[in-house]
Amino acid sequence: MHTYRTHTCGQLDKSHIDETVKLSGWVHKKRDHGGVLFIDLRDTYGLTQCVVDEESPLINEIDKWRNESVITIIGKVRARAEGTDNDKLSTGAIEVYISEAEMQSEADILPFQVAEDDGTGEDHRLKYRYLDLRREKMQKNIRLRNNVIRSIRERMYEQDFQEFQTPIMGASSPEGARDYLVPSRLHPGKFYALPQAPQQFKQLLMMSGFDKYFQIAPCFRDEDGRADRLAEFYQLDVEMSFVTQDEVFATLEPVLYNTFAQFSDFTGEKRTVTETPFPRITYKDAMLKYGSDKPDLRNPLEIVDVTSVFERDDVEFNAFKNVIKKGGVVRAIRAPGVGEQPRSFFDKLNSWAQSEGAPGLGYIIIESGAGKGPIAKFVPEAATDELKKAAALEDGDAVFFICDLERKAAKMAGMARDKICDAMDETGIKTRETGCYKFCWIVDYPMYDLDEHTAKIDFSHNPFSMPQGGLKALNTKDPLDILADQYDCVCNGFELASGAIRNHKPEIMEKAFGIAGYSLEVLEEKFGGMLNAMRYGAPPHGGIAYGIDRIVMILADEPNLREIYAFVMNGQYEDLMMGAPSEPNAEQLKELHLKLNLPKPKTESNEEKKRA
RNA sequence: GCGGGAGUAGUUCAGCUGGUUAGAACGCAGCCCUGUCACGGCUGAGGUCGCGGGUUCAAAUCCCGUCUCUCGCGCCA
Repeated sequence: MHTYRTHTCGQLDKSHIDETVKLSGWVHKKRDHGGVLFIDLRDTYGLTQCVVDEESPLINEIDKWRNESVITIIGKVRARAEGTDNDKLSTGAIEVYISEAEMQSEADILPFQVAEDDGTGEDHRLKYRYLDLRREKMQKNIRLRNNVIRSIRERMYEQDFQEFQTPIMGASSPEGARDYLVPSRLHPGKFYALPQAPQQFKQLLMMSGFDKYFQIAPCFRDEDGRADRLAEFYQLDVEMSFVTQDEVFATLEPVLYNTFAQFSDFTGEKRTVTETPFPRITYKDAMLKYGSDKPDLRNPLEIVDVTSVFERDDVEFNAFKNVIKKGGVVRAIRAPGVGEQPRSFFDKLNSWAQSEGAPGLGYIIIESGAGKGPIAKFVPEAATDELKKAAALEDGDAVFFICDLERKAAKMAGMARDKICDAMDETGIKTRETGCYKFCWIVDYPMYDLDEHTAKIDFSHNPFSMPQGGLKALNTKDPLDILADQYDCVCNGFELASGAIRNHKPEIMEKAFGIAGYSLEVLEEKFGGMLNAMRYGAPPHGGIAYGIDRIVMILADEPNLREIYAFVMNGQYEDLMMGAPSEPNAEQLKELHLKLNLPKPKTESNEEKKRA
């Protein structure tokens, strides 16, 4: 007989009755009835009920074994007593009558219960992650992660992509986030940067002639966290030679569609996935209609521009008119069928808008063809008719207004669109679609935009993107009017991927960076390796990078990324289990030629608490 | 850096219009129980109410400060 087990804890059924088996696993739960003791033995494959009764001398010993101890038992498989089958377990028709039992590793008193998901605080879960990971939900999530990555990898291989590894310690890459730096012992005062993405390497692989690259690549960005953002994360990084934007989409759409379709019932509810080809929305349209470049298309509400209505001479709403005079716009969101809602429905939305720094969220209700509500009196019949036409308003609808300078108005309207949708759902008017993964491409990003604070022209996205119209566009057009072959892939309001057709011509790169204020010297210093490579025959190429973690998070229907990583840092980017980051010792600092210049601590308690 | 929420037993929470000894569930220790699978029953241990200060005869509760976690903004694709 095997030292530890003949079967797993999820394996036994009626076909094994009368066999003597050996099982190893964790004591999941015990139920002690005095004369009979049940033990649920658990491993990653399932639970098996093991029994011992007072006829056995083992009962007193086993009864003392604490939950989460690791044990090995030998026993005979038998059918459960009539009427005591457990349909919830795959092994629910049988039990194992224990004849021998061995303690492998005793568990201390637990900091929290493993067998039940009692909402234990995240800091505890992360500190004792190995216990947290034993729980059913985490076991499932991590398995999903594994399966998703495997599925994606196989789909990429099917399309003849080669998988690469690229350096972790390298030079700064062109993404705009802060780098994590690693000091060099051999080169005093110099640092490696951890990759924000393998951007330059994958482009260089194209220039090396590999044609189709992919990697499940670790990426590092030193910016504050969010529920869907971590310091380190993984991307499905892809690059292809001699392709157009259409070909990149056609390559990745089936990978995403099939992967999502494959795992779309993970939560127990089968969800639909947008059929390919995914709809394409230009950046400009997205900002107008959804107020965001990552629109949640499950929300059917759309934004329209109604500036012209409020510009009319017969409309006397100066609160808007004055903003329009300063170059502002008015955006409207139709909320169908909310005309009957109580005043509190509108007041709540209004105070939400104020909490976001807007003066308010004006609205008009359409009743019997006419406008109603606090600002309706400023909008006469003819103007109301124009408004109805612009926003497709019908009796019983309300329309909400946002008025501000364009960029702010678009963003605010985007948030209001979401908030109104939620408010409608809350009142029982089902608005947001459920049970679906709604994909789209956002295309035609501007190559440049104006930095809000410095008013300088800067790259709006990836600086290596190909400007539409090439060098000619750079030479002749207003930089702010130039679009790039740059695209994002969006699902349910999450930006899943970002990519571009790259610029492969050194003269375009020089010009493009010049417009953004980078001199040739700076360009050579920062990206000289790649610029040089372009001078020796670079193929046209393009690619994309998907956030693997976000994909898994959405499929698992989890609210944050920490639920789909085995080991992960908290919101402050600390590893509570392993104690990272930690202070280097004096010897390490000396070897690295570093001296610390620390800010004064506000109080002592923080560090002391951490040490405790 | 800014804003919202949270911090009470090992864990999850209640208590918060100030007023006996701060409660419950799970867990833990002991006892009882032969068919449970959220087993059940009895007994018990376990608390600097995040920390510091203030108001008061009296503070978990009110006020001020501070720390930590979390969500969001800024930042970042």
